[in-house]
Amino acid sequence: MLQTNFIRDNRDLTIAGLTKKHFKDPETAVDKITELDRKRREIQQELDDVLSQSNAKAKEIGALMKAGQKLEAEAAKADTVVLKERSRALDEQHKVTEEALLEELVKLPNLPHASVPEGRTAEDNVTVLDTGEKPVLPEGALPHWELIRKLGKNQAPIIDFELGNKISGAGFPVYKGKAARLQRAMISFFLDEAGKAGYTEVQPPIVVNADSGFATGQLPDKEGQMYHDAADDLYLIPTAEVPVTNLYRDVIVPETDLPVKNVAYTPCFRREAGSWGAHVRGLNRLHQFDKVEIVQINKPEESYNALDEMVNHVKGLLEKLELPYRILRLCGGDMGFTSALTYDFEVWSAGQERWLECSSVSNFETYQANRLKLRYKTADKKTQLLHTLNGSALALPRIVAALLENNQQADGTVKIPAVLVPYCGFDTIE
RNA sequence: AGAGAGAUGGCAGAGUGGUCGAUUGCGACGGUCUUGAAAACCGUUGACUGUAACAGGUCCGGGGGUUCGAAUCCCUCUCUCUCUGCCA
Repeated sequence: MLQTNFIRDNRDLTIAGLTKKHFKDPETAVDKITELDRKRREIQQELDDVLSQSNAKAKEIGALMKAGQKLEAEAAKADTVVLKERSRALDEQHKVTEEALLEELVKLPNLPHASVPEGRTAEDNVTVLDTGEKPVLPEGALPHWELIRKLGKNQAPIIDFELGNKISGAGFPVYKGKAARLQRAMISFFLDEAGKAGYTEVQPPIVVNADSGFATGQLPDKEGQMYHDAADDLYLIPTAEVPVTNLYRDVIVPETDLPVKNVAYTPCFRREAGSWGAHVRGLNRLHQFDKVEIVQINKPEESYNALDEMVNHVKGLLEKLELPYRILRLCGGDMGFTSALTYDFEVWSAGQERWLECSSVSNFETYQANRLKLRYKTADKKTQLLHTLNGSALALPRIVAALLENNQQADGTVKIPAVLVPYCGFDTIE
Protein backbone atom coordinates (compact mmCIF):
# COMPACT_ATOMS: atom_id res chain seq x y z
CA MET A 1 0.00 0.00 0.00
CA LEU A 2 1.29 3.42 -0.91
CA GLN A 3 1.70 5.96 1.86
CA THR A 4 -0.71 8.88 1.90
CA ASN A 5 2.12 11.21 2.85
CA PHE A 6 4.03 10.16 -0.22
CA ILE A 7 1.04 10.64 -2.50
CA ARG A 8 0.38 14.04 -0.98
CA ASP A 9 3.95 15.22 -1.46
CA ASN A 10 4.58 13.53 -4.82
CA ARG A 11 1.42 13.87 -6.83
CA ASP A 12 3.10 13.96 -10.24
CA LEU A 13 5.44 11.07 -9.49
CA THR A 14 2.52 8.99 -8.27
CA ILE A 15 0.44 9.68 -11.36
CA ALA A 16 3.39 8.98 -13.65
CA GLY A 17 4.05 5.69 -11.88
CA LEU A 18 0.44 4.60 -12.01
CA THR A 19 0.30 5.51 -15.68
CA LYS A 20 3.32 3.33 -16.38
CA LYS A 21 1.49 0.48 -14.71
CA HIS A 22 -1.50 1.17 -16.94
CA PHE A 23 -3.68 2.01 -14.00
CA LYS A 24 -6.95 3.43 -15.24
CA ASP A 25 -7.49 7.14 -14.64
CA PRO A 26 -4.76 7.80 -12.08
CA GLU A 27 -5.52 11.53 -11.72
CA THR A 28 -9.03 10.83 -10.46
CA ALA A 29 -7.79 8.18 -8.03
CA VAL A 30 -5.02 10.39 -6.68
CA ASP A 31 -7.33 13.39 -6.34
CA LYS A 32 -9.91 11.30 -4.55
CA ILE A 33 -7.31 10.03 -2.11
CA THR A 34 -5.77 13.44 -1.57
CA GLU A 35 -9.19 14.90 -0.85
CA LEU A 36 -10.20 12.09 1.52
CA ASP A 37 -6.86 12.41 3.27
CA ARG A 38 -7.28 16.15 3.66
CA LYS A 39 -10.78 15.66 4.98
CA ARG A 40 -9.68 12.93 7.34
CA ARG A 41 -6.94 15.06 8.82
CA GLU A 42 -9.27 18.01 9.17
CA ILE A 43 -11.80 15.90 11.07
CA GLN A 44 -9.03 14.36 13.11
CA GLN A 45 -7.80 17.77 14.13
CA GLU A 46 -11.24 18.89 15.22
CA LEU A 47 -11.88 15.63 17.02
CA ASP A 48 -8.57 15.87 18.85
CA ASP A 49 -9.46 19.34 19.94
CA VAL A 50 -12.83 18.25 21.32
CA LEU A 51 -11.27 15.26 23.06
CA SER A 52 -8.65 17.51 24.56
CA GLN A 53 -11.39 19.70 26.03
CA SER A 54 -13.24 16.65 27.32
CA ASN A 55 -10.12 15.32 28.96
CA ALA A 56 -9.51 18.64 30.66
CA LYS A 57 -13.10 18.71 31.92
CA ALA A 58 -12.89 15.18 33.23
CA LYS A 59 -9.77 16.05 35.17
CA GLU A 60 -11.42 19.16 36.51
CA ILE A 61 -14.39 17.12 37.72
CA GLY A 62 -12.08 14.63 39.30
CA ALA A 63 -10.30 17.36 41.21
CA LEU A 64 -13.60 18.89 42.35
CA MET A 65 -14.89 15.51 43.56
CA LYS A 66 -11.73 14.96 45.49
CA ALA A 67 -12.08 18.36 47.09
CA GLY A 68 -15.64 17.49 48.02
CA GLN A 69 -17.13 20.28 45.96
CA LYS A 70 -20.06 18.22 44.73
CA LEU A 71 -22.19 21.05 43.43
CA GLU A 72 -19.41 22.48 41.30
CA ALA A 73 -18.67 19.01 39.97
CA GLU A 74 -22.26 18.51 38.88
CA ALA A 75 -22.19 21.86 37.10
CA ALA A 76 -19.05 20.88 35.25
CA LYS A 77 -20.66 17.62 34.20
CA ALA A 78 -23.35 19.56 32.39
CA ASP A 79 -20.67 21.18 30.25
CA THR A 80 -19.51 17.84 28.98
CA VAL A 81 -22.79 16.93 27.32
CA VAL A 82 -22.19 19.11 24.29
CA LEU A 83 -18.59 17.97 24.01
CA LYS A 84 -19.60 14.38 24.10
CA GLU A 85 -22.22 14.78 21.39
CA ARG A 86 -19.72 16.58 19.24
CA SER A 87 -17.00 13.98 19.71
CA ARG A 88 -19.38 11.15 18.90
CA ALA A 89 -20.40 12.81 15.66
CA LEU A 90 -16.83 13.58 14.69
CA ASP A 91 -15.71 10.09 15.55
CA GLU A 92 -18.35 8.66 13.25
CA GLN A 93 -17.31 10.98 10.42
CA HIS A 94 -13.70 10.11 11.00
CA LYS A 95 -14.37 6.41 10.80
CA VAL A 96 -16.36 6.73 7.60
CA THR A 97 -13.72 8.92 5.97
CA GLU A 98 -10.89 6.67 7.00
CA GLU A 99 -12.64 3.61 5.64
CA ALA A 100 -13.30 5.36 2.36
CA LEU A 101 -9.66 6.41 2.20
CA LEU A 102 -8.41 2.91 2.83
CA GLU A 103 -10.80 1.51 0.26
CA GLU A 104 -9.33 3.83 -2.37
CA LEU A 105 -5.78 3.30 -1.21
CA VAL A 106 -5.83 -0.48 -1.56
CA LYS A 107 -6.90 -0.08 -5.16
CA LEU A 108 -3.58 1.52 -6.03
CA PRO A 109 -0.80 -0.81 -7.17
CA ASN A 110 2.81 -0.22 -6.25
CA LEU A 111 4.72 2.34 -8.27
CA PRO A 112 7.26 0.92 -10.72
CA HIS A 113 11.00 1.45 -10.33
CA ALA A 114 12.62 3.84 -12.80
CA SER A 115 14.21 0.92 -14.67
CA VAL A 116 10.87 -0.72 -15.43
CA PRO A 117 10.29 -0.65 -19.18
CA GLU A 118 7.22 1.01 -20.67
CA GLY A 119 4.68 -1.37 -22.10
CA ARG A 120 1.35 -3.04 -21.69
CA THR A 121 1.71 -6.77 -22.28
CA ALA A 122 4.20 -9.61 -22.07
CA GLU A 123 5.31 -8.60 -25.57
CA ASP A 124 6.84 -5.48 -24.10
CA ASN A 125 8.98 -7.21 -21.49
CA VAL A 126 12.68 -6.70 -21.98
CA THR A 127 14.98 -9.70 -22.26
CA VAL A 128 18.00 -8.94 -20.14
CA LEU A 129 19.69 -12.31 -20.54
CA ASP A 130 19.24 -15.24 -22.89
CA THR A 131 21.51 -18.23 -22.42
CA GLY A 132 20.99 -19.22 -26.04
CA GLU A 133 21.98 -22.87 -26.38
CA LYS A 134 18.77 -24.77 -26.93
CA PRO A 135 19.14 -28.53 -27.04
CA VAL A 136 18.70 -30.46 -30.26
CA LEU A 137 16.22 -33.22 -29.48
CA PRO A 138 16.33 -36.68 -31.03
CA GLU A 139 13.89 -37.80 -33.69
CA GLY A 140 10.42 -38.35 -32.23
CA ALA A 141 10.93 -36.15 -29.18
CA LEU A 142 7.77 -35.47 -27.21
CA PRO A 143 6.24 -32.83 -25.00
CA HIS A 144 6.29 -33.94 -21.36
CA TRP A 145 2.62 -34.90 -21.17
CA GLU A 146 3.22 -37.48 -23.88
CA LEU A 147 6.60 -38.48 -22.55
CA ILE A 148 5.37 -39.31 -19.06
CA ARG A 149 2.99 -41.91 -20.45
CA LYS A 150 5.98 -43.85 -21.75
CA LEU A 151 7.98 -43.65 -18.59
CA GLY A 152 7.45 -45.85 -15.57
CA LYS A 153 6.48 -49.45 -15.12
CA ASN A 154 3.58 -51.26 -16.78
CA GLN A 155 2.55 -48.23 -18.80
CA ALA A 156 1.45 -46.44 -15.60
CA PRO A 157 2.49 -42.82 -16.12
CA ILE A 158 4.99 -41.51 -13.57
CA ILE A 159 2.96 -38.33 -13.38
CA ASP A 160 -0.67 -39.33 -13.42
CA PHE A 161 -3.22 -36.65 -14.26
CA GLU A 162 -6.11 -39.09 -14.61
CA LEU A 163 -5.57 -40.39 -11.12
CA GLY A 164 -5.38 -36.83 -9.78
CA ASN A 165 -8.63 -36.11 -11.59
CA LYS A 166 -10.29 -38.95 -9.78
CA ILE A 167 -9.27 -37.99 -6.29
CA SER A 168 -9.29 -34.19 -6.59
CA GLY A 169 -9.88 -32.73 -10.01
CA ALA A 170 -8.02 -31.22 -12.93
CA GLY A 171 -4.70 -29.66 -12.08
CA PHE A 172 -3.83 -31.98 -9.20
CA PRO A 173 -1.46 -34.58 -10.64
CA VAL A 174 -0.12 -37.59 -8.76
CA TYR A 175 3.65 -38.07 -8.93
CA LYS A 176 4.79 -41.66 -8.68
CA GLY A 177 8.03 -43.56 -8.41
CA LYS A 178 10.98 -41.72 -9.86
CA ALA A 179 8.86 -38.63 -10.54
CA ALA A 180 7.98 -38.39 -6.85
CA ARG A 181 11.60 -38.97 -5.92
CA LEU A 182 12.72 -36.33 -8.41
CA GLN A 183 10.41 -33.79 -6.81
CA ARG A 184 11.76 -34.54 -3.37
CA ALA A 185 15.32 -34.37 -4.68
CA MET A 186 14.75 -30.97 -6.22
CA ILE A 187 13.20 -29.59 -3.04
CA SER A 188 16.23 -30.73 -1.05
CA PHE A 189 18.62 -29.40 -3.66
CA PHE A 190 16.96 -25.98 -3.76
CA LEU A 191 16.82 -25.73 0.03
CA ASP A 192 20.47 -26.74 0.33
CA GLU A 193 21.54 -24.18 -2.26
CA ALA A 194 19.61 -21.45 -0.45
CA GLY A 195 21.16 -22.54 2.83
CA LYS A 196 24.63 -22.17 1.32
CA ALA A 197 23.63 -18.67 0.20
CA GLY A 198 22.82 -17.68 3.76
CA TYR A 199 19.07 -18.23 3.87
CA THR A 200 17.49 -19.64 7.01
CA GLU A 201 15.12 -22.49 6.34
CA VAL A 202 11.60 -22.10 7.71
CA GLN A 203 8.51 -24.27 7.58
CA PRO A 204 5.51 -21.99 7.73
CA PRO A 205 1.82 -22.85 7.89
CA ILE A 206 0.30 -23.29 4.47
CA VAL A 207 -3.06 -21.85 5.42
CA VAL A 208 -3.22 -18.21 6.43
CA ASN A 209 -5.80 -15.81 7.81
CA ALA A 210 -7.20 -12.78 6.04
CA ASP A 211 -4.87 -10.36 7.85
CA SER A 212 -1.88 -12.16 6.36
CA GLY A 213 -3.43 -12.22 2.91
CA PHE A 214 -4.07 -8.51 3.14
CA ALA A 215 -0.60 -7.61 4.38
CA THR A 216 1.24 -9.12 1.41
CA GLY A 217 -1.34 -7.83 -1.05
CA GLN A 218 -3.17 -10.98 -2.15
CA LEU A 219 -6.27 -9.53 -0.53
CA PRO A 220 -8.35 -7.84 -1.66
CA ASP A 221 -6.69 -7.83 -5.08
CA LYS A 222 -6.63 -11.57 -5.76
CA GLU A 223 -9.46 -12.77 -3.59
CA GLY A 224 -10.78 -15.20 -6.19
CA GLN A 225 -7.39 -16.77 -6.88
CA MET A 226 -7.00 -18.38 -3.48
CA TYR A 227 -8.76 -21.40 -2.12
CA HIS A 228 -10.79 -20.28 0.85
CA ASP A 229 -12.03 -22.34 3.77
CA ALA A 230 -15.22 -20.57 4.77
CA ALA A 231 -15.72 -22.56 7.98
CA ASP A 232 -12.60 -21.06 9.55
CA ASP A 233 -12.05 -18.13 7.20
CA LEU A 234 -8.60 -19.35 6.18
CA TYR A 235 -6.88 -19.30 2.82
CA LEU A 236 -4.59 -21.89 1.27
CA ILE A 237 -1.41 -20.08 0.36
CA PRO A 238 -0.74 -19.33 -3.32
CA THR A 239 2.96 -18.93 -2.45
CA ALA A 240 5.21 -19.19 0.60
CA GLU A 241 5.71 -15.45 0.24
CA VAL A 242 2.51 -14.96 2.21
CA PRO A 243 3.30 -16.82 5.45
CA VAL A 244 7.05 -16.16 5.37
CA THR A 245 6.74 -12.41 4.84
CA ASN A 246 3.98 -12.27 7.43
CA LEU A 247 6.34 -13.69 10.02
CA TYR A 248 7.46 -10.08 10.20
CA ARG A 249 4.04 -8.46 10.38
CA ASP A 250 3.99 -5.81 13.10
CA VAL A 251 7.66 -6.26 13.85
CA ILE A 252 10.39 -3.72 14.40
CA VAL A 253 13.51 -5.58 13.32
CA PRO A 254 16.75 -4.70 15.12
CA GLU A 255 19.11 -3.18 12.59
CA THR A 256 21.72 -5.78 13.46
CA ASP A 257 19.38 -8.56 12.23
CA LEU A 258 19.29 -7.12 8.72
CA PRO A 259 19.16 -8.38 6.12
CA VAL A 260 16.65 -11.08 6.99
CA LYS A 261 16.99 -14.00 4.57
CA ASN A 262 14.51 -16.88 4.75
CA VAL A 263 13.82 -19.81 2.50
CA ALA A 264 10.80 -22.07 2.62
CA TYR A 265 9.53 -25.03 0.74
CA THR A 266 5.74 -25.22 0.56
CA PRO A 267 3.05 -26.56 -1.67
CA CYS A 268 1.20 -23.71 -3.37
CA PHE A 269 -2.46 -23.59 -4.28
CA ARG A 270 -3.99 -21.49 -6.99
CA ARG A 271 -7.51 -21.58 -8.29
CA GLU A 272 -6.37 -20.11 -11.63
CA ALA A 273 -9.93 -19.08 -12.25
CA GLY A 274 -10.37 -18.01 -15.84
CA SER A 275 -6.82 -18.74 -16.90
CA TRP A 276 -7.39 -22.24 -18.18
CA GLY A 277 -7.11 -22.80 -21.91
CA ALA A 278 -6.24 -25.31 -24.57
CA HIS A 279 -2.56 -24.29 -24.50
CA VAL A 280 -2.32 -25.13 -20.81
CA ARG A 281 -1.39 -28.77 -20.76
CA GLY A 282 0.40 -31.17 -18.52
CA LEU A 283 2.53 -29.50 -15.87
CA ASN A 284 2.33 -26.07 -17.45
CA ARG A 285 -0.37 -24.89 -15.08
CA LEU A 286 -1.57 -26.63 -11.92
CA HIS A 287 -3.83 -25.94 -8.97
CA GLN A 288 -1.29 -27.39 -6.59
CA PHE A 289 2.45 -27.29 -7.05
CA ASP A 290 5.64 -27.28 -5.04
CA LYS A 291 7.88 -24.29 -4.76
CA VAL A 292 10.94 -23.19 -2.85
CA GLU A 293 10.74 -19.48 -2.13
CA ILE A 294 13.45 -17.09 -0.99
CA VAL A 295 12.41 -14.01 0.96
CA GLN A 296 14.53 -11.06 2.01
CA ILE A 297 13.88 -8.09 4.22
CA ASN A 298 16.31 -5.29 3.78
CA LYS A 299 17.02 -1.62 4.32
CA PRO A 300 15.79 0.64 1.52
CA GLU A 301 19.29 1.57 0.44
CA GLU A 302 20.31 -2.09 0.19
CA SER A 303 17.24 -3.63 -1.39
CA TYR A 304 18.25 -3.38 -5.04
CA ASN A 305 21.58 -5.01 -4.30
CA ALA A 306 19.61 -7.74 -2.59
CA LEU A 307 17.41 -8.08 -5.67
CA ASP A 308 20.49 -8.57 -7.85
CA GLU A 309 21.81 -11.12 -5.40
CA MET A 310 18.55 -13.04 -5.59
CA VAL A 311 18.54 -12.93 -9.38
CA ASN A 312 22.08 -14.34 -9.36
CA HIS A 313 21.02 -17.07 -6.99
CA VAL A 314 18.25 -18.20 -9.33
CA LYS A 315 20.60 -18.00 -12.30
CA GLY A 316 22.97 -20.31 -10.45
CA LEU A 317 20.23 -22.87 -9.91
CA LEU A 318 19.24 -23.01 -13.55
CA GLU A 319 22.84 -23.25 -14.60
CA LYS A 320 23.51 -26.12 -12.24
CA LEU A 321 20.44 -27.85 -13.63
CA GLU A 322 21.91 -27.25 -17.11
CA LEU A 323 18.71 -25.74 -18.40
CA PRO A 324 18.51 -23.01 -21.06
CA TYR A 325 16.72 -19.95 -19.71
CA ARG A 326 16.18 -16.28 -20.19
CA ILE A 327 15.54 -13.40 -17.85
CA LEU A 328 12.94 -10.75 -18.54
CA ARG A 329 12.52 -7.40 -16.91
CA LEU A 330 8.77 -7.03 -16.78
CA CYS A 331 7.18 -3.96 -18.27
CA GLY A 332 4.81 -1.72 -16.32
CA GLY A 333 1.67 -3.32 -17.67
CA ASP A 334 2.73 -6.92 -17.07
CA MET A 335 4.07 -6.55 -13.54
CA GLY A 336 2.36 -7.72 -10.42
CA PHE A 337 0.16 -5.39 -8.45
CA THR A 338 2.45 -5.10 -5.45
CA SER A 339 5.83 -5.09 -7.16
CA ALA A 340 8.20 -2.22 -7.91
CA LEU A 341 10.53 -4.25 -10.10
CA THR A 342 10.19 -7.85 -11.25
CA TYR A 343 12.48 -10.19 -13.13
CA ASP A 344 10.86 -13.27 -14.58
CA PHE A 345 12.90 -16.35 -15.34
CA GLU A 346 11.73 -18.55 -18.20
CA VAL A 347 13.06 -22.00 -18.87
CA TRP A 348 13.17 -23.43 -22.40
CA SER A 349 10.86 -26.37 -22.78
CA ALA A 350 12.24 -28.08 -25.84
CA GLY A 351 9.47 -30.64 -26.35
CA GLN A 352 6.80 -27.98 -26.70
CA GLU A 353 9.24 -25.35 -28.00
CA ARG A 354 8.05 -22.78 -25.50
CA TRP A 355 9.43 -20.61 -22.76
CA LEU A 356 7.90 -21.45 -19.38
CA GLU A 357 7.97 -19.07 -16.45
CA CYS A 358 9.69 -20.80 -13.56
CA SER A 359 10.66 -17.95 -11.26
CA SER A 360 9.65 -14.42 -10.52
CA VAL A 361 11.94 -12.26 -8.42
CA SER A 362 10.59 -8.97 -7.13
CA ASN A 363 11.32 -6.01 -4.94
CA PHE A 364 8.19 -4.68 -3.29
CA GLU A 365 9.98 -1.76 -1.64
CA THR A 366 7.72 -0.46 1.15
CA TYR A 367 4.44 -1.52 -0.45
CA GLN A 368 4.04 -4.67 1.64
CA ALA A 369 5.99 -3.30 4.61
CA ASN A 370 3.47 -0.49 4.95
CA ARG A 371 0.65 -2.99 5.35
CA LEU A 372 2.78 -5.31 7.44
CA LYS A 373 3.97 -2.47 9.68
CA LEU A 374 7.42 -3.94 9.16
CA ARG A 375 10.05 -1.48 10.26
CA TYR A 376 13.47 -0.99 11.75
CA LYS A 377 15.12 1.69 13.83
CA THR A 378 17.71 3.80 12.09
CA ALA A 379 20.93 4.94 13.75
CA ASP A 380 19.22 8.21 14.66
CA LYS A 381 16.39 6.27 16.34
CA LYS A 382 13.74 6.82 13.72
CA THR A 383 11.46 3.96 12.84
CA GLN A 384 11.39 3.42 9.12
CA LEU A 385 9.65 1.01 6.79
CA LEU A 386 11.80 -1.79 5.40
CA HIS A 387 11.81 -3.26 1.91
CA THR A 388 10.54 -6.77 1.22
CA LEU A 389 11.69 -8.97 -1.64
CA ASN A 390 11.00 -12.48 -2.76
CA GLY A 391 11.64 -14.91 -5.54
CA SER A 392 10.96 -18.46 -6.55
CA ALA A 393 14.03 -20.61 -6.27
CA LEU A 394 12.42 -22.46 -7.89
CA ALA A 395 8.90 -23.52 -8.80
CA LEU A 396 9.02 -27.21 -9.57
CA PRO A 397 6.50 -28.35 -12.19
CA ARG A 398 7.80 -26.38 -15.13
CA ILE A 399 11.36 -27.29 -14.21
CA VAL A 400 10.29 -30.92 -14.21
CA ALA A 401 8.63 -30.39 -17.59
CA ALA A 402 11.79 -28.82 -19.02
CA LEU A 403 14.06 -31.48 -17.51
CA LEU A 404 11.98 -34.30 -18.97
CA GLU A 405 11.68 -32.73 -22.39
CA ASN A 406 15.17 -31.32 -22.77
CA ASN A 407 16.93 -34.41 -21.49
CA GLN A 408 15.02 -37.08 -23.40
CA GLN A 409 17.25 -39.49 -25.25
CA ALA A 410 16.83 -41.29 -28.54
CA ASP A 411 15.91 -44.48 -26.68
CA GLY A 412 13.05 -42.74 -24.85
CA THR A 413 14.79 -42.47 -21.48
CA VAL A 414 15.50 -39.23 -19.62
CA LYS A 415 18.87 -38.18 -18.21
CA ILE A 416 18.97 -36.56 -14.76
CA PRO A 417 21.34 -33.59 -14.41
CA ALA A 418 24.49 -34.41 -12.45
CA VAL A 419 23.72 -32.12 -9.49
CA LEU A 420 20.49 -33.97 -8.79
CA VAL A 421 21.88 -37.49 -9.03
CA PRO A 422 23.11 -37.62 -5.41
CA TYR A 423 19.68 -36.40 -4.30
CA CYS A 424 17.73 -38.76 -6.55
CA GLY A 425 19.80 -41.87 -6.22
CA PHE A 426 19.46 -42.52 -9.96
CA ASP A 427 20.69 -40.86 -13.15
CA THR A 428 18.08 -41.99 -15.63
CA ILE A 429 14.31 -42.27 -15.78
CA GLU A 430 13.21 -45.07 -18.03
C1' A B 1 -14.58 -31.31 23.41
C1' G B 2 -15.87 -30.15 29.07
C1' A B 3 -14.38 -27.24 33.76
C1' G B 4 -11.49 -23.37 35.75
C1' A B 5 -7.81 -19.31 35.41
C1' G B 6 -5.70 -15.58 32.64
C1' A B 7 -4.15 -11.84 28.47
C1' U B 8 -0.58 -4.94 30.95
C1' G B 9 5.55 -1.68 27.77
C1' G B 10 11.83 -5.99 24.99
C1' C B 11 10.98 -9.59 29.25
C1' A B 12 9.17 -10.33 34.35
C1' G B 13 5.39 -8.29 37.11
C1' A B 14 2.18 -4.23 40.11
C1' G B 15 -2.08 -1.61 39.34
C1' U B 16 -9.73 -3.17 40.41
C1' G B 17 -13.28 3.94 38.40
C1' G B 18 -10.01 10.12 38.78
C1' U B 19 -3.18 14.02 37.07
C1' C B 20 -1.87 5.96 34.92
C1' G B 21 0.99 5.89 29.07
C1' A B 22 0.93 3.21 33.52
C1' U B 23 4.87 1.53 40.34
C1' U B 24 8.96 -1.76 40.39
C1' G B 25 12.71 -5.34 38.82
C1' C B 26 15.59 -7.26 34.74
C1' G B 27 17.49 -6.17 30.07
C1' A B 28 19.26 -2.28 26.70
C1' C B 29 21.56 2.60 25.96
C1' G B 30 24.41 7.00 27.88
C1' G B 31 27.46 8.89 31.91
C1' U B 32 30.67 8.90 36.60
C1' C B 33 34.61 5.82 38.58
C1' U B 34 38.70 2.44 36.11
C1' U B 35 44.66 1.50 32.09
C1' G B 36 40.43 -1.58 30.44
C1' A B 37 36.40 -4.51 32.20
C1' A B 38 33.17 -5.93 36.23
C1' A B 39 30.68 -3.94 40.45
C1' A B 40 28.49 0.43 42.35
C1' C B 41 26.04 5.01 41.53
C1' C B 42 23.32 8.72 38.27
C1' G B 43 20.38 9.36 33.96
C1' U B 44 17.66 7.64 29.52
C1' U B 45 14.63 3.80 27.59
C1' G B 46 7.15 1.72 23.65
C1' A B 47 4.24 2.61 19.23
C1' C B 48 0.95 5.42 16.06
C1' U B 49 -0.88 10.22 14.65
C1' G B 50 0.18 15.24 14.38
C1' U B 51 3.40 20.05 14.10
C1' A B 52 8.37 23.96 11.08
C1' A B 53 8.99 22.85 16.23
C1' C B 54 5.92 22.69 20.48
C1' A B 55 1.07 21.46 21.81
C1' G B 56 -2.76 18.05 21.13
C1' G B 57 -4.88 13.05 20.18
C1' U B 58 -4.87 7.42 20.24
C1' C B 59 -3.10 2.65 22.03
C1' C B 60 -2.93 -1.84 28.76
C1' G B 61 -5.29 -9.12 23.46
C1' G B 62 -9.51 -7.50 19.30
C1' G B 63 -14.44 -5.28 18.92
C1' G B 64 -18.64 -2.99 21.36
C1' G B 65 -20.97 -0.72 25.83
C1' U B 66 -21.66 1.99 30.83
C1' U B 67 -19.54 6.76 32.87
C1' C B 68 -18.08 13.63 33.18
C1' G B 69 -13.86 10.11 33.51
C1' A B 70 -11.88 2.90 32.42
C1' A B 71 -5.96 -0.83 32.30
C1' U B 72 -9.69 -1.05 36.28
C1' C B 73 -17.09 -2.22 35.53
C1' C B 74 -20.44 -4.88 31.62
C1' C B 75 -21.07 -7.68 26.80
C1' U B 76 -18.66 -10.30 22.94
C1' C B 77 -14.77 -12.51 20.08
C1' U B 78 -9.88 -14.46 19.86
C1' C B 79 -5.83 -16.57 22.11
C1' U B 80 -2.92 -18.76 26.27
C1' C B 81 -2.38 -21.78 30.69
C1' U B 82 -4.07 -25.86 34.26
C1' C B 83 -7.12 -30.30 34.95
C1' U B 84 -10.31 -34.11 32.41
C1' G B 85 -11.43 -36.49 27.63
C1' C B 86 -9.88 -37.66 22.58
C1' C B 87 -5.97 -38.05 18.99
C1' A B 88 -1.43 -38.03 14.46
